[in-house]
Amino acid sequence: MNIIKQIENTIEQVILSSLKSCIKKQMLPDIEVNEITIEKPREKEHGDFSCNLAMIIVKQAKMAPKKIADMLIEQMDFKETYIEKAVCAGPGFINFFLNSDWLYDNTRYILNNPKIYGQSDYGKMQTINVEYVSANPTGPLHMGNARGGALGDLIAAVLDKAGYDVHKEFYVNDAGNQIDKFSKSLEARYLQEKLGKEKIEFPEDGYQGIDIIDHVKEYIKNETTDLVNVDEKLRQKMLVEYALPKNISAIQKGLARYGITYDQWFTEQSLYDSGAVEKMITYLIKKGHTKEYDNALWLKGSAMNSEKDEVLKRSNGFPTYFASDLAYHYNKFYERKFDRAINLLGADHHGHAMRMEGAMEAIGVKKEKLDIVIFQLVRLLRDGEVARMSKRTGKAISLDDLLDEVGVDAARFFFNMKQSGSHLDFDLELAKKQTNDNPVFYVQYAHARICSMLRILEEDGVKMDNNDVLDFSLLIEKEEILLMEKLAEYPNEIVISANTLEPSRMTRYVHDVAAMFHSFYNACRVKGVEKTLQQQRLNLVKATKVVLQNSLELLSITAPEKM
RNA sequence: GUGCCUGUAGCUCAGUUGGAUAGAGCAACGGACUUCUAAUCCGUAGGCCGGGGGUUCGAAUCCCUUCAGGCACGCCA
Repeated sequence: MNIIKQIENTIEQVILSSLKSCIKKQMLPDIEVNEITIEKPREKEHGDFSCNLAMIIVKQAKMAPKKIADMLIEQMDFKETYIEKAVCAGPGFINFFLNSDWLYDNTRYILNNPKIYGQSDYGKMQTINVEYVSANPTGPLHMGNARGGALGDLIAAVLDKAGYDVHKEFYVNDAGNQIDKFSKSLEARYLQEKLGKEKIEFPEDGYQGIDIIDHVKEYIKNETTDLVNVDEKLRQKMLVEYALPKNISAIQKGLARYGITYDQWFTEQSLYDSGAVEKMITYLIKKGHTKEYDNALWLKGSAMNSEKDEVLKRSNGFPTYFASDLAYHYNKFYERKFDRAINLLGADHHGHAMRMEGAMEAIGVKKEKLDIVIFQLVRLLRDGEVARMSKRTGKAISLDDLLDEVGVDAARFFFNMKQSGSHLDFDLELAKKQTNDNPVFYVQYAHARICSMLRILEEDGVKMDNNDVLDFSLLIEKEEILLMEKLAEYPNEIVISANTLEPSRMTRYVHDVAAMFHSFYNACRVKGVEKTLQQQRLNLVKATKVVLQNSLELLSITAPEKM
């Protein structure tokens, strides 16, 4: 149920059939209409919905837009619709005014279907693979992962509610160069621990983090096998096999704490084990998309709409990350047959994103099937200063540090307040504040306030289970109408978010709902008013609670009963 | 140098597919608690939508150009 879309469709029908009858009566010449826009006007005086048709067809009709609009309105039939009247305004807009029944009907629907309110069948159960975070398992999660996680999880949630069949996935980069670097770093730290720091040189491009040292210390403590005198390859292998699963499980735990769980953890190594990477490369060679020079195998720039060739296989014979990522996407579309794939990447990877998008046609995938969402990187601020290091640990601030400091609710909300394309400054002090300039508390407070109202009204002996009647006809105050309108927008907000893959509007939406409710609360009393009105307002309050609950759940933020 | 992203109120940002008088939050200022949570509400003020050109009935939105900031340009991932 998406009442906004329904009404838009109804209005479109009304307009088109009016146009038809105008043409039939030869008031207008034969007119071809490609696309008409029906939208909610900014100004309240411009009605509930507005349409631009009269202005679009000016040339075809050879008539002034206002004249066309008047003619169309004259021929309109509002029977069995919510439309009360239509008027021509401005340069030729047709503005539609609805009676309040649509709001009453929708509010009733919310109360009768609280669990599913917000869902729609817009996506027609298309299967979508959403891949996000996919952090390197060589260290802890950082702020980029934190933003990507909050964003990806909300995109997945919004798609799910909009009627898509969503598959959430984490791609584990457990193969390739960075694992090699990881194992050499571990080895160096291990030998440093065993033989003395000065005797062993640490690789220049190794991972400097303390976590590497922690791993080997732990290994020495817990494992009996001594690795000093074993073959170098074996030593590295043992250390990686010890540390990598620990890192992966730390990532899993960290994300779970953050409210993120996946349908699948897909490992890069499995693509090598199954021969999928080699197969991918062979396929590209066969298609003639490759060439060989400098001892390496390259994907031709022409195969991906680019000036530059890209290496698929290095001169040492190992495939690049690019090659395995192509195999991975081939797997998504051909082995697992997803209709679409969405892939979230930090802005520092946008070069890779463009390569991938460009290469889709070369691997036989329509480029519309892959959406890569690039999000800009995060700056942490403390008292207006850029904060890089954790005060407590002295290390780069990790997701766990962030959650310790501001909590899951604030983190999830703040990372989704801005569009992915904008740079995000995360104000640690603001996120912690329990005051009115912190939007998270503003929203949660609305929910807690409702719970408190319901408690007190119940103690007061007000009947709470009156859902069989559900009449709202006494709700005519401005604040009541605005609140109901806001509640009615919820399903469509989800659809728009799913469509644009920009779900930051959901945090704004839930903030708006809270604002409308607070206004209503201050303008319209529930306790102590006449019984019928009280019952209707009580039901509106309950419907508001449903929408707040559902949208907070969508954002993975708690809806507290008390604050 | 090339490519991608960003530029809107003092600050942080909205403004899906071009629409009517460009909107929120915070900060500022002035009001509202003996009454369901004042973590709230109501009001005031604040703008050459970076600059310049173009497209059209109509541009913050599309195109060109220019300026400023961020990021990326490896046989790393």
